[in-house]
Amino acid sequence: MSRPAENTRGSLIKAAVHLFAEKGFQGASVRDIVVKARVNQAAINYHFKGKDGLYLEVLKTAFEKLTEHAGFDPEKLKSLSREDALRSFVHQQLRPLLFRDEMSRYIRLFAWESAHPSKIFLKFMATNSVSYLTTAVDIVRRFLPPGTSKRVALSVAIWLMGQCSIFVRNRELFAHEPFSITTDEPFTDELTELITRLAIGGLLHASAAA
Amino acid sequence: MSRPAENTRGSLIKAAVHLFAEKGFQGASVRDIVVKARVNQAAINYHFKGKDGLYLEVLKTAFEKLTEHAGFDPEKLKSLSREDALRSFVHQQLRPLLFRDEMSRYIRLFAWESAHPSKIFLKFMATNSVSYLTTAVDIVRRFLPPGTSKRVALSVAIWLMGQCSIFVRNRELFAHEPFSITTDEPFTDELTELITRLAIGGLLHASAAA
DNA sequence: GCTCAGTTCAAACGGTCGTTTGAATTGGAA
DNA sequence: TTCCAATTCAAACGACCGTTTGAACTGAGC
Repeated sequence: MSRPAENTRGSLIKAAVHLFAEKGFQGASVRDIVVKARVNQAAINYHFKGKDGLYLEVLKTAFEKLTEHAGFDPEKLKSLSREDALRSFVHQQLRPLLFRDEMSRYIRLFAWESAHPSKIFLKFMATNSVSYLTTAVDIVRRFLPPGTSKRVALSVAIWLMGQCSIFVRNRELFAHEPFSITTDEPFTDELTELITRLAIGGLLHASAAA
Repeated sequence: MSRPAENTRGSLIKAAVHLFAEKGFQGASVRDIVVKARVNQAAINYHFKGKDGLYLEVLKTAFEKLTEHAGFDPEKLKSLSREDALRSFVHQQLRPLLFRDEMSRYIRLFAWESAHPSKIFLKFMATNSVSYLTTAVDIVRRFLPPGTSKRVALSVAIWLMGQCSIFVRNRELFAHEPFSITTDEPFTDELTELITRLAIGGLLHASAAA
C-alpha cells in the first residue's frame, strides 16, 4: 500500500467533517467533498464504498474525539462520593464549551441527526452510546431509591444530560443578545457548580417523595 | 379568482407543513408534496414561485400560529401556585412529544432550523425567544432567593428548559434502541410529573443553599 | 528490465431534483 | 353565447445527484 492512499483517506474525512457539519448529510454532495479534499471523484467509492461509508467513518471520528475529550473513567467515578461523581460528570459534559473550534463541529454533526436520524446514525448510536448512558444511569441510581424502575432511571439519566447539553448545544445562540453568555472557564466552573447543586437537590427531593 | 385556487394553496401548505416537519426542507421533494396535496406538479411554482416561496409561507404560518397560540398565558401562570406554574410550563414544553396536534409539527419545523438556521428563522428567534425565556425566568424566580442575580436566574431558566428540550429534540432518537422510549400520552404525563418533581427539588435545594 | 496489486483518473451512467413550457380547462363577466 | 383571465395539466428541460467504468498511473518485489 502506498502512502498517498492514506493521504486521500485522511483528507476526505477531514473535508467531510467540515461539510457534513456545515450542510448536513444530504446538503453536502460528494462533489463538494472531493473538491475540498482535492481528490478524484471516484475516491469516496473506492476508499469508503460510497457516501454512506464515508459518513459512517466521520461519525466514528466525531464520537471518538468527543468521548476522548470528555475522557471520563467509569471506575474512577465509583470511588468518589455520589455528589462528587455527579459533579465530575456534569463538568465533563460541559467541557465542550471550552473547546470551541473542532469540538463544535462534531457537536453540530450530531445536531443534524437529532431531528431526523439516519439509519447509519441509529445503527451507530445503538452500539456506541451505551457507555455514556450507563455511566449516567449508574450515577443517578446512587441517589434514587433501590427499587426504582429501569424506565424511570433512564429518564432521570437523560434529564441529567439535558441540563448540560442545552448549554453546549446552543452555545453560539447564547453568546449573542439577549443572552450574552460568554462560556469561558470561570463561567463553566460556576455553571458546573450551579447545575450540580440543582441536580442533587432534584434527585434528593424525588428520592424522598418516592 | 376561482374557489379551487384557494383550495390548491391551502392543501399545498398543509401537505408542506407535514412533509417539511417530517423530512426537513431538503428531504421533502416537490413531488412528494404535490402527491400528498393531490395537485399538479406545477402548482407550487404557480402559487408560490417555487419551493422556497412555499417554505417561506409555511414558516410564516408556523410563526403566526405559535405566537397567536403562544403556548400558554403568562398572566394565567401568575395566578397559579409556583409549583403548579412550573408543572404547567413543563407540560407545555413536553407537548411536542405527543406529535398529535399541528402545534407540535410547527415546533418540529423549528427543530430542523436549529441545525442550519435560515435568515428568516434567526430574525424570528431574536424577537420571539425572549417571551418564552422571560416566562421561564419569572417562574424560577418564584423559587429563588429575592437577591438572585440576573445571570444566575437566566442560567436556571435555561437549565429548566434543557430538562424538557432534550426529550423533545431527541424524541426520534430515543424511540430506537438502546433507549426504546415510546412517547405516548401516559409516558408524557409521567415524565411531566417526574421532571416537575426533580426541578422543584433542585430549585428548593439551590434556594436553601444560597 | 518486468509484473502486478494498489491507487488515481476522466468520463459517463441512470436517476431524481426544481422548474418551465404551452396547451387544455375552468368559471365569472359582457 | 362569447370572451378572457385564472388555473390546472402532462410533458419535458437542464442541472445536479451518487455511483460505475475501464484505462492510466505508481511503486515495491522479483
